[in-house]
This record gives sequence, structure tokens and C-alpha cells, in this order.
Amino acid sequence: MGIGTLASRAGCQVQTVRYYEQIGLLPPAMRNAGNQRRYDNATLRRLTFIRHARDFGFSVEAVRELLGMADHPDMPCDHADAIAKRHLEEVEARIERLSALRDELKRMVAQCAGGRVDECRIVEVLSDHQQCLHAADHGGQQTIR
Amino acid sequence: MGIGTLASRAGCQVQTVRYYEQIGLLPPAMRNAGNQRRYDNATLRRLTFIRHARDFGFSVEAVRELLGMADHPDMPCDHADAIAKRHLEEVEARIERLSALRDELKRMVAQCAGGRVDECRIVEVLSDHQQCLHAADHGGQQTIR
DNA sequence: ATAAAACCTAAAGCCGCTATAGCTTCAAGA
DNA sequence: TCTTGAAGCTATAGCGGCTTTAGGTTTTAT
Ligand SMILES: [Zn+2]
Ligand SMILES: [Zn+2]
Ligand SMILES: [Zn+2]
Ligand SMILES: [Zn+2]
Repeated sequence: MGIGTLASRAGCQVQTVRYYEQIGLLPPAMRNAGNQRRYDNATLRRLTFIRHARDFGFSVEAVRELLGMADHPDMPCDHADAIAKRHLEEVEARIERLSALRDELKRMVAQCAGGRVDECRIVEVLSDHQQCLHAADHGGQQTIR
Repeated sequence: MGIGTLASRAGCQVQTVRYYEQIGLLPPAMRNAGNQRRYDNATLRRLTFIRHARDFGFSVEAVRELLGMADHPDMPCDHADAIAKRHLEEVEARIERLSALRDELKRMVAQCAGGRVDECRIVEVLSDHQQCLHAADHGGQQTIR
């Protein structure tokens, strides 16, 4: 199949497939007489695995390792498990951080009475971190992903 | 004060201050005889506002609008409120998506018995989206932030 | 034969900074 | 006053994970 068919079957964009080839997640594709990439079902399965892992939020580097392990079915799965556990922890940390953020935002929005900017609770809170309840949960230089 | 003092009081890096000036969040700074930036307390307050809003996860464009409104205290605050509400909704959507992800990851990790790769539940699930419970909650081409 | 759709490569753009390189200026101690 | 080291300057590149654009070639359908 061509790259368009492959991409649509895997649920991603054509350029993404070429990008994955470029960074070595997919092997260099076979070409037809006119230099266009041709794929088989093995590559479709590989790409589907990649997309699924990415949808799970695994980084490209993690996906690279997971793919490497999927290529060796007779090896022990310890490392795959470690990667998944670490990712789970990261996801849980993000959820906690976002939840604190959500609470603070809710409080902010709820207290706005809809008047002038200088009476607005939103602008007021943003101007003064002291007015935050869970002050420790944001204000560092961490990202909020 | 100099840029280093400003940055450390606002809790950000020196380069970030210069970056904010470059993208127009901060006005072009006054310079001393040796071409170094000098700041007053008004700029410190503005930078603190920016950092606080960024810590809340507002995008730079949202911060730009919020700043514009904070500069006009006599205007109605409708738009600030709309921005905050929309951001709250986005945060809630992220939390929901991440929670579904967390559940799926937990299930995956819990079911791994620690054997060979070809018996590993993690590799198995990643290979086959059918095995996911909340299949709809991931698998699109959305990002998982 | 022609035109539209799909494909090709290479390079730039996105976000929000962060880091590097190679310079100049400032502040404090001897 | 001289010297050193910290702090500042500009310009540019890099991060992740793609997406977009530009300018071409090949395939496919009529
Ligand atoms: Zn308001
Ligand atoms: Zn705060
Ligand atoms: Zn396992
Ligand atoms: Zn799935």
C-alpha cells in the first residue's frame, strides 16, 4: 500500500509517517519505480503500535524502547513494565497538579461578580499569589502539563 | 534594579525576561549608560502578573489579553472572565482525558505477570487498541496534555 | 492527452522558553 | 588604580513532536 493508505489506516497524517521514518521509529521504506514508498502489513502493525503508545502519552523515546522490546518476544518484560509504571506515575502527578489548578481556577471564576476590571476577582488573584489557597501547587517554574 | 534582580524577585530566569520583552509582553526596558536594562517596581508587578498567569496555565496570548485588560481598570471584566472560564474548561477536559489514560495504564500495569515479552500485557495492549476498555478516550490524534 | 490527486524532498514554523557562543560592562577587593 | 569575576549584552540554535509550506514529480482517472 502507499503512504496515504497506511496513514489513514493507522489514523495519522502522511507527514507523520515520513517523520517517524526520519527519526528511525519506522525502517526506511521500500520504494516503487517512481520513488514512492510502499508498505506491507507488518509496517502497518508497527505504525499502529507507535500511534497507540503515543496516544497513551508515552514519549517517542519510550516508544522506541517499547518497540525494541516488542521485537524480542523471548526476552523478559521487566523493562517494559518499568517504563509503563513510570509513565503511570507521571500521569498521576500531572492529574494532581491540574486538579489543584482547577480548584484555584474554579474559585477565581466563581468569585467574579461581573463588574469592572478593578473589582474583578480574576485580575485580582492573578496580580497577587498571596490570594491563592493552594499556593504551593503552582508558582514554581514547572510546566503544568 | 537590574535584570537579574528583577528575574529572581519574579521567580523566573533572566533569559525569560528578555524573551518577554522580545514578544512584547514587557515594554522595551530603559537602559543605563552601559546599555544594560534597568527596571522599576511597576515592571516587577507586571512580570509577576505574567508569571502567575503562566503558572495557572494560561497561554501567552491569553496573558497578553489579560494584561491588556488589567491596564484598563474601568472597563467591564466580561472578557477576562470568559478567558478564565474557557481555560477552566480546557483544564477540566485535560483532567478527564488523563484520568481515562491513568485507568487504562493502571489496568495494563496490574495485569502484567512479569514474564516474557510475548506474554506481557503491556506490549499486548499497546499492540491492539481493541483490548482497551475506554477505547474512545484515546486513539484520536489529539494531544494528551 | 490532460488534469487532479497523491507523492517526493528540504526547510521552516509552532509553543514557551532554555542554552550556547562570544563579546562588553559592572562591582568589589588588593 | 588595577584586576578579576560576576553579570549583562546580542544573536542564534535547540527542545519535542509534529505540521506547514514551497516547489517539484508521479500516479490515476477521465
Ligand atoms: Zn470579573
Ligand atoms: Zn498563586
Ligand atoms: Zn510485562
Ligand atoms: Zn487503546
